[in-house]
Amino acid sequence: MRDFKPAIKEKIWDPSKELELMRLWEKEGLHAFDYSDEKSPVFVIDTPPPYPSGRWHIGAVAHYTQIDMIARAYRMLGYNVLVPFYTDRNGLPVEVQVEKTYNINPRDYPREEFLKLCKEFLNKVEAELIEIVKRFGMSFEIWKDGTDSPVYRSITQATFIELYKKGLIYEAERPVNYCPRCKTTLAEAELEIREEDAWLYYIKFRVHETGEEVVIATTRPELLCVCNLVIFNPADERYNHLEGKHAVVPLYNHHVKIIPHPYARMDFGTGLVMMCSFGDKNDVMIHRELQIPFKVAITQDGRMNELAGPYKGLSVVEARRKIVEDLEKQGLIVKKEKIRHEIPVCWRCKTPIEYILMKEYYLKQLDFREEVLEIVDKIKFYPPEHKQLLLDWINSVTTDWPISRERFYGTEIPIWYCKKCGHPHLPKPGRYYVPWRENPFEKCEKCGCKELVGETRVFDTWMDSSITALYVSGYMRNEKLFRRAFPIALRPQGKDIIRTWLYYTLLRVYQLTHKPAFQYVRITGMGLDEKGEAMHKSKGNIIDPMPVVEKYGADAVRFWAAGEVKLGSDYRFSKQRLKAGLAYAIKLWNIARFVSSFPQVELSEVKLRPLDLMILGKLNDLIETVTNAYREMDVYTPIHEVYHYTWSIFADHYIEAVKARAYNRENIFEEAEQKGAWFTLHHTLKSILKLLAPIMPFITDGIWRILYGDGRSIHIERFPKRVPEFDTEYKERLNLFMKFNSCIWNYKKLQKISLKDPLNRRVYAPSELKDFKLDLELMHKIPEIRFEEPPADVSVRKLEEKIFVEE
RNA sequence: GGGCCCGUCGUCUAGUGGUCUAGGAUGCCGCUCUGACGAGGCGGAGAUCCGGGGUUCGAAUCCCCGCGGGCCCA
Repeated sequence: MRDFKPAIKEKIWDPSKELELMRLWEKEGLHAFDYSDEKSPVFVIDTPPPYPSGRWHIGAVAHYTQIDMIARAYRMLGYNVLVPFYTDRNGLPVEVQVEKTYNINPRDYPREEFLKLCKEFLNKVEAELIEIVKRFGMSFEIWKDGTDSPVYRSITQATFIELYKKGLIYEAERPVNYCPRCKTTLAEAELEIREEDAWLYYIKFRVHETGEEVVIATTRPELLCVCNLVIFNPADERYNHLEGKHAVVPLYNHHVKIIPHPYARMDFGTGLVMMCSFGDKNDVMIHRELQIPFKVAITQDGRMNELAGPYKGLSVVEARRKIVEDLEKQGLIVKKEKIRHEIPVCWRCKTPIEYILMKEYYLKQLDFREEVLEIVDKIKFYPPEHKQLLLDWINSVTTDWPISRERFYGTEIPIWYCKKCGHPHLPKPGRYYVPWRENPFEKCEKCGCKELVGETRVFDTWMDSSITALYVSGYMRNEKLFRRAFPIALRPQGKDIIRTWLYYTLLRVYQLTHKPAFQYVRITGMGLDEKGEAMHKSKGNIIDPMPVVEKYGADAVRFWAAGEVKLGSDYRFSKQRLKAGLAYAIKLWNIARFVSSFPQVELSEVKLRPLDLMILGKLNDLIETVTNAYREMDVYTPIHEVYHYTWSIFADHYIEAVKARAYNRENIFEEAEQKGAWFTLHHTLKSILKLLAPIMPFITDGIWRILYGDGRSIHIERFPKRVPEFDTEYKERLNLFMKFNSCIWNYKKLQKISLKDPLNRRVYAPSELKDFKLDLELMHKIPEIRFEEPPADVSVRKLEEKIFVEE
C-alpha cells in the first residue's frame, strides 16, 4: 500500500514567516512597474501620498492595504500596474510640529535653518512609514522624491506659470480666512468647524430717535468699533417699531441703522443682532448683500488698529477683555452667559480664524464649476453614493481659491517683482525656482530697472497635492508613459479629503489638460476604534499597527481590512476579526498540508467523478464572482466568498468526501479516479490561493512557493479562468449533498456514534444524490444507501425531507 | 435654519412589495471529537428589521412625520 506524506511539514502557519517573504519580494523586485512592457494595459493608481506628521494608526494601514489589494488584483487581471509610494511633505503640518518641538518662531529664525529642521523631521517619520508599508505587504514602488523634491516642485511651479499665462490666476485684496497663529491666509477647504465655549455679552444700546434702551447680545464686543448695522427678524413684534431708526454704538457713539432681516433668530440672545465687518461669515455675507462697505479693525498680526481707538495695538483677545471691563464700568453690560457655539478654526493648529483683508493670489474656480461638474460625470465612483459628497462641495464653493500662503515649507511662488515699477516676472518653466534665494532675471522687462525682488510666499499645499495624478503618470517627464497612462485609472482615497484632494485635483487637472484626472474613484470610510469612535490623538484611542501585526500577522490584519465592512462605510477595529483572520490562515495552511500529501497530475490523465465535477463547477462560480468583484474595486465580496468556499464547502464537504478515494487504500477506485481526486484537490487549492493572493499575499505565496511555484512567486500569476467543461448539472446538487452530510453527522451524534465509526443501518436519500452513492457510503461508513422512498413496511426515522435511516 | 447620506441579532452583512414566522458570517453558550486543522463535528440562545403613521389583499422593502448617527451648507 502506498504511503502518503504531506510535503508541508509544519502544522502551524507562523506569521513570523511573513518577514522572510517580505525580504524575498524586495529582492525579487516583484512590485516594480514594467516600463519596458508596451503591450499590457497600464493601470496607474494615484496613491494618496501620506503626510509624515506622525506614525500611521491601524485605520490608515487598512486604507493602504486595501489599495494594495486592488493593485495586486489588477496585476492578476493582466494589467501592468503602477502604484508609486512617496510622501506629501509640503505645508503647514510639519511647520506646526517643528515650531512646537523646538519652541521656535519661524518668523525670527533663519529660513534655511527652519527648512532644514522641517526636512529632518519629515525624513524620520517617512522612514517609519516605509517600514510599515513593507511590513504589511504593500506592493508599492517606493519613490524617493516626495512633493517637496525639486522635480515635484518644478512641476507645481510649471503648472502655476502655465495657468498664470492662461489668465486663470489673479491677485486681489479681499477678506480672507486668516489664521492669526500661523499668520497666513487659508482656503475654505482648510477650515474645520469646532464647538467651543464662549461668553455671550448682553450690551445696552440707545436708540437715537426715541432715546429708549435696547439690549444686543454678542460674542465679539471688541468689534463694536466696526458695528455697521443692527438687525431683527421681520416676524419679531418686539422690535417692529425700531425699523428705520438708528442705534448708538456704546463707547464709540456712531449711529447705525436698525432694519429687519431674516438672518436674525428670535430665540438667540435678545433677538437683536449687531453686524460687524468681518465678525463671522454671516457678517461678511450680509455686508455683501446690502452693499455695506467693509471697515477693517484687525491687522494682519491679529491686533486692533486705529479704528478701535484707545484699544489700538491690543490683540483681539486682550481688546475683548478690556472693552468688556470698560462697558461694565459704565453699567452697559446687562449680563453675560456661557454658550457653546460653532466656530471655524485652522485645520492644522485649531486656532479660531479671523476674517481680515489680505492681498493674495487666486486661482479661478467659480468660473469652472459647470465644467468640473461635467467632468465628475465622466468618472465612475465606488461606492456610487459617495459621489454626492463631492457634488455638494462643488455646489457650495463661494469664492475663488486663494493659493498664496505666508509660510515657509512649501513650493515657492515663482515670481519676481521689479523694485521700481513692481512689474511681475515669471521664469521659464522646467526647473525648480527659489525666488527668495535667487534671481534669474537681469533687468525689468518693462522699465529696465536692474533690481528685482523675489516673492517670499509659498503655495497652499493643495497646489502641490492636486497634481499627483499628473506626477505619477509621467507628466512633463515621460511623454511616452503619459500618453498611455493618463487619464490615470484609479484614485483611491478617504471620505475626509473629498473637498480638498479630490476636488482640487479634478479642478487643476481639468484646467491643465481639459480631461478628467481619473477613470475611477474609490472612496473608503474612516478608521474607528473598537468602540466605534473615530481615532484621535487627543482622545488617546490611537491603535498602533506594530503590536497588532506582531501578534496576528499582516495577513490577518489585511483579512480584517478587506472584510470588516463594505466599501465606503467606516471600518472599526476588531480583534475578533483579526483572530478569525489568523485562524483562517492556519486552516488554509492545513488544507494545503493535506493536499500536499498527494502527487500533482495532469487533467488529461485522470477520470473525474461527479463529486469532483460538483466542487469544480462551484469553483467556476467562485472564480467569476471574485474576479468580477475585484474588477469593481471590491475586496469585501472576495474575502467573504473565498473564505466560505474554502472552509464551509471545500474543506468540510469535498475533502471529507474524497479522502477515501484520494488514499484508495482498499483499491475500490480505479487509478484514474484516484488521480481525479488528486487533480481536483490541487486544482481547487491553486485556484483558491490565487483568488486570495491580493488580500492575503503572505500565506498564499508561502504555500505557493512550496507546492507550485518552483521557486517563483504566486504574485506573478494570473487569476484562474472558468473551465467550461467543469460546468455540469452536478454543481446544482451541492446544497443537497451538504444537507445530507449534516443530517448524517447529526444523527451519528444523537446515536453517540463517533464520526469515524460505521453507521450500520440502511439509509434512504433523494435520487438526485445517486451519482454520489459510493462517495457517501465510504465517507459516512454506511453499508448501503438507497435513492428512493423507504418501503411502507420498514420502520425508519425521518431526518429531513427524503432522508431516512432504518431503525 | 436648510440639504444630502445612513439606521436589520453583541459586531459585520443578505434582503429593493408576497418564497422573511428575516438568511449568512463572526462572537457567545452547551455537548462531542481529536489520524490536514490551535474554530474537526452537532446543537442552542441571540433582531418588536430605530419609533410612529400611511399606501396596499400583503412592507424590513414604497410614502409621510419623528428619533439617532455622519457629512455639507447657511
